[in-house]
Amino acid sequence: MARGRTIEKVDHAGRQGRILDAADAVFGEKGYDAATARDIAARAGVNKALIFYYFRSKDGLFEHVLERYYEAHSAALKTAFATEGPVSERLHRLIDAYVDFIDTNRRWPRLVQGQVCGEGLHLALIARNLAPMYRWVEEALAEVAPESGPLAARQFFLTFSGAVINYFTYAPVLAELWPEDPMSVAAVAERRAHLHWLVDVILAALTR
Amino acid sequence: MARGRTIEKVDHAGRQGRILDAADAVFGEKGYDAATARDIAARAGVNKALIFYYFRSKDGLFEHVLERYYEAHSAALKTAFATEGPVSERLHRLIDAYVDFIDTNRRWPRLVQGQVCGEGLHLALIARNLAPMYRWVEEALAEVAPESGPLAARQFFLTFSGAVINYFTYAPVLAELWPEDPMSVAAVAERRAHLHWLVDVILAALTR
DNA sequence: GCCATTTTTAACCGACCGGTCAAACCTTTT
DNA sequence: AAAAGGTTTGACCGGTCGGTTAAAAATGGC
Repeated sequence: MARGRTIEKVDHAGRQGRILDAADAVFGEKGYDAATARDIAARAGVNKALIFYYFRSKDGLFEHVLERYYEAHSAALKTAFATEGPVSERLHRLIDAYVDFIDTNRRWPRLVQGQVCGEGLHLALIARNLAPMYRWVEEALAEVAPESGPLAARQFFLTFSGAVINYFTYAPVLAELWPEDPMSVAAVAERRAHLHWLVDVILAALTR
Repeated sequence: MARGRTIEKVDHAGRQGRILDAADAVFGEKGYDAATARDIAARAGVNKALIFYYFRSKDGLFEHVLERYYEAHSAALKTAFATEGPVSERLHRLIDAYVDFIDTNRRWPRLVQGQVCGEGLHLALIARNLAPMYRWVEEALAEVAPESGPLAARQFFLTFSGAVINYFTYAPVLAELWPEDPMSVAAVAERRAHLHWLVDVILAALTR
């Protein structure tokens, strides 16, 4: 039944890619434990055994999904941070890139947070994912923030990343508390504006 | 084998309470899906069937655990916010209470975040838990923040709660990036100081 | 000491899980 | 057209899960 090859012209990198896409969706919707290989195979339109043929195990499949995100994520942030400029501009770009990435990969924060809050088998992968952002924020704030104490760069890194990611992870809860949909284009734009304001206020206070 | 009743004098509210404690620990460590009734029963030193005798199902047990936290959480925050005073003081107290609560209930943020990021069967409970804090922040900022837009109280609520909770949920990851243990007394105190500074800076910017 | 009620237990159940395997299939090379 | 090698499949496996059940044990009132 390899008709897929000849009939469906665009095969999205073959069965392997379709399994990855399906795994991404199912893991993102149900979480690692609740997702089953049968679910993923069905969603990919593929025999279950094929999952274990291409990826050695459920865990191997999950790791591939995470790695795919990891590459896209670090690439997006790297280009956002590459160009030079004043500190405020660099931070604005970094935050914009972060918000953009989550906005276009809405399952990602749930995957990561779910991993951090669960058994955390892939903490090392998460750490590798976070490390570049951590270093960039540290680098950007090197001139204005002290090296240690409550105003050290690492504190602001946590504050910023928390302020960004929590908006999206809590969106389903916020939907029950807010008058409007927190995931709408307007709402996300408003959140973005809030974060920019926050960056400016903090920088102003630090440089004063 | 109900010797427990007669021998171990202090039974901590009987088997029921011991099951709750064990469930709290296991759910908090492994997450809802990975936790098993057998695990919980073993940890509580109790027959597995007893879990279903007292609580109707695994889900019912989990709900009881969440509700126990919910009561303690809202109680802690209510007293912290009860007394009057200037806005900054009220916010400081609220944040202190929040940090204190998480600091002494370290499994709680993982439980909640795991629920939000998973299938989210108990989103309503989480929303009820979050709602009071949401309203208090809104009330405290009513005088200084506009009713809508990027500087509305709800945005700051999210920023604060994210800045607090993310510190703890990401602690296991931070442990691999930081020179010191993010869960140490000194590190938590530093985080607290950072949050206080943040509140002051934001309030100053809003009232200017 | 006996009875009614509540707790507690061991054994068990069907469902479903991740993973395996040998056979069938398709494509390419010769 | 046949050999060869990568792909795909359905059937299957041992193990574990949440949950049930009938009976034993403990409890409290009389």
